[in-house]
Amino acid sequence: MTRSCDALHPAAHEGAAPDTPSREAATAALVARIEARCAARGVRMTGQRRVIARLLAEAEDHPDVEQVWRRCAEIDRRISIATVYRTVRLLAEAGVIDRHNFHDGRTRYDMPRERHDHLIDRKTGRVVDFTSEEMERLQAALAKKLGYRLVAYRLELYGEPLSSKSEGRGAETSRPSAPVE
Amino acid sequence: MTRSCDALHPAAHEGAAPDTPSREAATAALVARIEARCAARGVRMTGQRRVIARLLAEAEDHPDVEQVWRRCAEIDRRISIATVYRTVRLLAEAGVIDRHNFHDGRTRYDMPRERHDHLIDRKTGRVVDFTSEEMERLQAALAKKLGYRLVAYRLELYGEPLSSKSEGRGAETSRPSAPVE
DNA sequence: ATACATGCAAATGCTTTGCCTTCTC
DNA sequence: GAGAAGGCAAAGCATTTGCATGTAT
Repeated sequence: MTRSCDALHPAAHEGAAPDTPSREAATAALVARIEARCAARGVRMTGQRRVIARLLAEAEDHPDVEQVWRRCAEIDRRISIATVYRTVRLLAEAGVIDRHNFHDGRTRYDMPRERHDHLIDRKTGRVVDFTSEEMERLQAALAKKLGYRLVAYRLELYGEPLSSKSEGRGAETSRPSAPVE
Repeated sequence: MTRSCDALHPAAHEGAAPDTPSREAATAALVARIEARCAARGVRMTGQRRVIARLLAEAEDHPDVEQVWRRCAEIDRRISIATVYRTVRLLAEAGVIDRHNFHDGRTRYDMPRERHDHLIDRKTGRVVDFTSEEMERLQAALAKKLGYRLVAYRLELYGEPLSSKSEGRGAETSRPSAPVE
């Protein structure tokens, strides 16, 4: 069975996010959305799934399964990594979280609050989030020029630090979204 | 240590492609380029590497390692799959071939004749190749703004036909699809 | 000659699964 | 109480690697 459910960014902003709600409110909304979708699909909401969902909703980075598992352990030691794998896949297939492959050998996940693109540091593996209206405009323009209406896209930039930036060994992954331009 | 060495799309254009040579000539040029780079890096050119390089240069698709290996076997049965893995990685690190991850569980490679991006028709699955200097400029600029030098990137646009009509003419290069499998 | 390359098979590392227990609905 | 979900450990897969042997330079 094909299992691709990779994160394709919807091309246009959705009505969502009327204003900038508090962080907790946003998180709560995400969690609520998950529970709603699970309910809609007849998927049972268990303790472990709640923990995992909340963790993902609160995460600022793009954790891989092991990282999610470790964070889970801090809350409930009884959650096995197999469950994390199963749940994370479940959520990705439900379209609640995005699945990424940044070519570092593991699959990363994140529950995006707002659309953003990624720049991956080739040296450290760190992921920097960014948004660019110009990029969105250009993509739409290119698609139009080719006779299409842009529906979705995938964009990843891979770079090397310009200066000898921090050699952040070990832990990787990002920081909150930075509006560029 | 991270082991990413993915080619994806190299960020910058190189001198390459003066005119549109015959297919064999193009293939020969690619092979020559490989040999040149290997020589430049002090990498020995062996029989198995020649076979693998030629196969990749002739390939129209994005074969995974096993496919490359099978094709090799038709020419020289003695090539082991371990060698294919090693060679393919070597070439990717040398920037001679591109490495792709389509989330289907295996890594695919191809030796692009010219850099180009893809727009995928959501309706028909048709792939339209295109290039955009403005896009390249913008990507580089964004990376720079974030403190990075753009090394590679991945871009895919997904769209729906604007009208029922194909309307092939556009300012950008629009060409028949490439195998995406 | 002498590094480097290859074969083969064992070893990795991430992810999935079988099976039996536990818990939600 | 029935069937989904979880825990554990074994199984799978693609990919890498140790080592002895072959080979390009």
